[in-house]
Amino acid sequence: MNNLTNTKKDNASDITLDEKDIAILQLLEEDAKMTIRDLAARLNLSATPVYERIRKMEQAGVIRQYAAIVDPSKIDKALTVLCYISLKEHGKKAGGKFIKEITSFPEVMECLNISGQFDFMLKVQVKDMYAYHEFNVNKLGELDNIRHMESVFVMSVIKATHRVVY
Amino acid sequence: MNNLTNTKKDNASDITLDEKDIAILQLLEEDAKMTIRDLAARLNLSATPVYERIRKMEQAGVIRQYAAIVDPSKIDKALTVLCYISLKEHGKKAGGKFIKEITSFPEVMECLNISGQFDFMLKVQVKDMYAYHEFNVNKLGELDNIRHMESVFVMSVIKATHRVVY
DNA sequence: GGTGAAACGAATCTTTC
DNA sequence: GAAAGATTCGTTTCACC
Repeated sequence: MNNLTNTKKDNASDITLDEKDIAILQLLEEDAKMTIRDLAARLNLSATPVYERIRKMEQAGVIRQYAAIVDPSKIDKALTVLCYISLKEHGKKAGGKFIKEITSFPEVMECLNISGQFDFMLKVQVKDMYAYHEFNVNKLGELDNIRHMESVFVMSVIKATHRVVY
Repeated sequence: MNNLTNTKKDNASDITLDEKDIAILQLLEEDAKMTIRDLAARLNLSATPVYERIRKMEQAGVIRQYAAIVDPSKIDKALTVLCYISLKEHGKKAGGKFIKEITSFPEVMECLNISGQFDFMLKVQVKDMYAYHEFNVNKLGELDNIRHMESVFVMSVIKATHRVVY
């Protein structure tokens, strides 16, 4: 199933991170609006090296982006569904077509190529069960390469973070 | 951020969002560093109303936080595992204990209470298979309320976004 | 590698209309 | 909604450790 996806393109330069870089990342993961001066004060550094470290990590792709995190329930997208899919054909062409279509759906927040009985796990964010049904019928139902599908519903979110640095 | 210490409307303040609010959210979800002036120019507004709308959405909890999104593979956390867990006891006390312990693990990025044969899905972000084994033995293995566990490995990430506004 | 200070343009935020 | 002002921030540059 490896031929379904491109092996990653490393156009960004590699970089070695020390403890101070890690500390900066941890703080920015929690609050990207923290100023360089605040970061410098917390790390007992001056502003210049902090600024340079951030710039390098941005350039190297360590920091992919700065994002506002929106609460789904506040914008009428309260239902999260995990949708497991296995394909009929796993060839490069058929798999690529599936990927292209799946990624174009805004309801699909995440699409992971996984081990086990299914090929993909989708995380779908919609308003309610009716909206998920519509998504299933009108979008997934239009795809011709799906062998099997299974929906797992998220009843409550115990933990959800973007932090990967620890 | 000053609005973390707001004096008014601390409770579940509901808010009605119009098309302009939605447009602001969509832009900030992609680039939180976009300036208020840029946003104003894009929406054919002046800076003041854009500033006020953002402030209100921050206060109402629509915008939960501003975060730097870090690439896991660049910080030596290249392996993602979905870990499915069912408990022995589902009582409030036993479940609460499990939740408290699970959320304290930094490797656990996500913990979802789900429908189906398992109770929880964990998204675990670690360095490699060895680190996952260590996590399994030393952390999950120490929990006494686990009936069954199953690991699904993420082979590649097709799509990963935090965008929920569309 | 780092400090500390200084400076400019641009941003945020408050006030007033 | 707009406009203007005060304040703070990001950014670059410098001499120096």
